[in-house]
Amino acid sequence: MDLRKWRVLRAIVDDYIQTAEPVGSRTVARKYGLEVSAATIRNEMADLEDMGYLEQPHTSAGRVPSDKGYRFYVDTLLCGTEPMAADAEAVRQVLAFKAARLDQLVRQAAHLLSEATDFLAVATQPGGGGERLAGLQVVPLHGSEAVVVLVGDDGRARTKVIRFAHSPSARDLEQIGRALSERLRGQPLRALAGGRLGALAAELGQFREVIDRVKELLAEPDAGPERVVVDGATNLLKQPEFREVASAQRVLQALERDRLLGEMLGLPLPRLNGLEVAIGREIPLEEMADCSLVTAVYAAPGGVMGRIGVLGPRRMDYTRVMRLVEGVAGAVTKALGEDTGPERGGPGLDAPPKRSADRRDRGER
Amino acid sequence: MDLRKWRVLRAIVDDYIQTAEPVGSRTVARKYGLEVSAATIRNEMADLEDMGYLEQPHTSAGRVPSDKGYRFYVDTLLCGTEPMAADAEAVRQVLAFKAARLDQLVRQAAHLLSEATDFLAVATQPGGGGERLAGLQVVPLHGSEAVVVLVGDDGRARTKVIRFAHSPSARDLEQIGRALSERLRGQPLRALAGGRLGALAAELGQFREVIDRVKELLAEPDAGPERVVVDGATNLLKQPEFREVASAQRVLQALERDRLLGEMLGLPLPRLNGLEVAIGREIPLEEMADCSLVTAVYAAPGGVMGRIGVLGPRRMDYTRVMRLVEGVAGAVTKALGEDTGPERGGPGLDAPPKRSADRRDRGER
DNA sequence: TGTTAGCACTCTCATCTATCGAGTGCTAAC
DNA sequence: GTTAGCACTCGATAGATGAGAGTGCTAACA
Repeated sequence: MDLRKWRVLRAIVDDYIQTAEPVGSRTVARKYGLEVSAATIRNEMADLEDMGYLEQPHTSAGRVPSDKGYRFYVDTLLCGTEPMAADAEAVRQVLAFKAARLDQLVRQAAHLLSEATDFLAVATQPGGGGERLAGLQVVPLHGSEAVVVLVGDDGRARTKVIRFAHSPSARDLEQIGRALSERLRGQPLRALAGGRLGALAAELGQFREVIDRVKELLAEPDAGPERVVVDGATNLLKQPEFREVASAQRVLQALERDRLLGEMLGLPLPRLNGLEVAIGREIPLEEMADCSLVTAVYAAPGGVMGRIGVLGPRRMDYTRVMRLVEGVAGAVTKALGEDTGPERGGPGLDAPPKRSADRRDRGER
Repeated sequence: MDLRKWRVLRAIVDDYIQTAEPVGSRTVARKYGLEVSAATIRNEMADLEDMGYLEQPHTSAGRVPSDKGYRFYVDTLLCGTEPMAADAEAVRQVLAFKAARLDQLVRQAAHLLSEATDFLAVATQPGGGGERLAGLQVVPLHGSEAVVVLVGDDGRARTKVIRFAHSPSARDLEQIGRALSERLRGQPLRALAGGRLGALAAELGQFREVIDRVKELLAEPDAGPERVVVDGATNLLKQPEFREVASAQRVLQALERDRLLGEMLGLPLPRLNGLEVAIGREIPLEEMADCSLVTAVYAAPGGVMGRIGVLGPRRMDYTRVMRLVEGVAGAVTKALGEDTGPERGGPGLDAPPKRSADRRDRGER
């Protein structure tokens, strides 16, 4: 790939991003400062197509970037640009939004992302049980019913209603809560689901009833607030690539059906820190072949919390979107860092996560 | 409106519901056992159009029911049919679903409704502060932070992270919680937001910091789990009336933007108990002119809890949908009644809410 | 007076055709 | 290696046409 091919590819991607129309040799020659004629461009384009960077919708139309073409564009074109430059507005708003609770902050950040990009914003919250138990109470309701409340150190609570065979006194319930609370505080919820609780059940036979219910509560997949946040789903309908309902429906339904996307976002991607771009079929969901997913991790001083980003048509302004996502994720991270207060100490993760340098050497497929 | 007109109107609505195509005089004469010729039907149809029950998309197409036509159909055609007859399956599933918590039950019911109808299901949860305080705790986190947890008698919890100027001891926090809990237990959360808390603040000066935060928490609009549940939004894209994105987008965006629909559902409709059908422009949202909304209230022994129903194209099988919605709402009510256990006493609301008899005499607009 | 048959008319929709234009690939000249 | 020219392809667009469905009206009929 020589320099001129590179410039042609870049011109085509840029133009296609802008117009959503296949771009021809003439346009490239005219609008982008290549100092050669259309015929020359044509030759280059034919080569680029052979190499797999371009595709032709039909014989006599212009060229369109392929997944590989976008990938190359994203990997090479953006290095060197200052990441946090523009789009300070959305970032500023995230920082200005004072939310003490992680889920509210993330929700707000996702909302801003979807507004700023006109795409669908998506984010994962930890909630997978990684948070630690801050407290456990058993609150009496009417009669023989009570509520078990697990409070995590992220400030969120999970609850479950339980019914006793007998009607225990409020004092009893309080004691149960206190006893369990003292013994389990500080444990990650996920760990509780496993052995720790079982051991306790043996030790404190009388509390078995409650302990069993707590186990059930922990086993419930979405016991906490929704783990995957989606915002601005209807934005996708604005995009020209989804002009016909069928295609839009496929994507939206895939998103609604399995929250598989969440699974994917949740996976700790091996060597990829920070900003991540998945283009077309790089997304492991057949229905998303025409989409791209741009995400970044956000973190609290304790470590990585989740991912936040946007899902849009494959033809998107990667420069802008990547900056925006990186900026917003960084702002969330920053907000989480500040929230813990200055006494926290340690370097933490206030700086936005570094962009991985080896993004390029992943498989093409 | 004589008997024959009535039968013609019914035939047209039935046929249009089934085919989604404007229906002509010939079809009516042939397929529906009217013993007159197409020409006669034509005359009747012209009359019905004059009276406002039918509309003509263009000069030489069949007729389509107007809002008024649907309204008449719904009001007259359905009286006498056994409401809970068919569609027992979805109802059975609601009853089989053992959810101790109201919000889970409602969510599940909405999901079943959307699956059964292929429309969008929508439901409101009380959460507007009507639930009573079952307990209040202040759970310490790290450093000077703590979580205020309000547990409602519906088994749900609201939380807010607060930060103290000083770092209070765990004992102090526990005491604060206990003190507030004892004084406020049993109060509706909505009432707390008003005077009751203010009075307490004066009485217990030292707790002012916490009390203020509790006030803030109560003021947050969606501090609890989402108040309006929506399920199966993409189902709408399946409907032929939303074949072009623009129309679908209008509706979905209206739904996403303002949760105004929730507002509307939340309004205690004056004399209308139980099942409620809003057709086309009867829905006070311009964007929903091509939709109909069928909802029913569900209740717990304590009283009405909310509404649940579906939003679909105006051309829907009202008989089936109304039965289904009524059945599911009834099942939810029943489940809520049983959940409280047999010791509850009193007649309660186990039976599904009665269908209002005076649905007909509302303005035509 | 209500009902029916017949008929001319209207309007949409699908199909077909011709045309236009953008864009390509190839060849030959520079 | 680059460029100009040219024939060719193919999709999109615009009319033209015909079929079909449905109506409204009129006149005949019970």
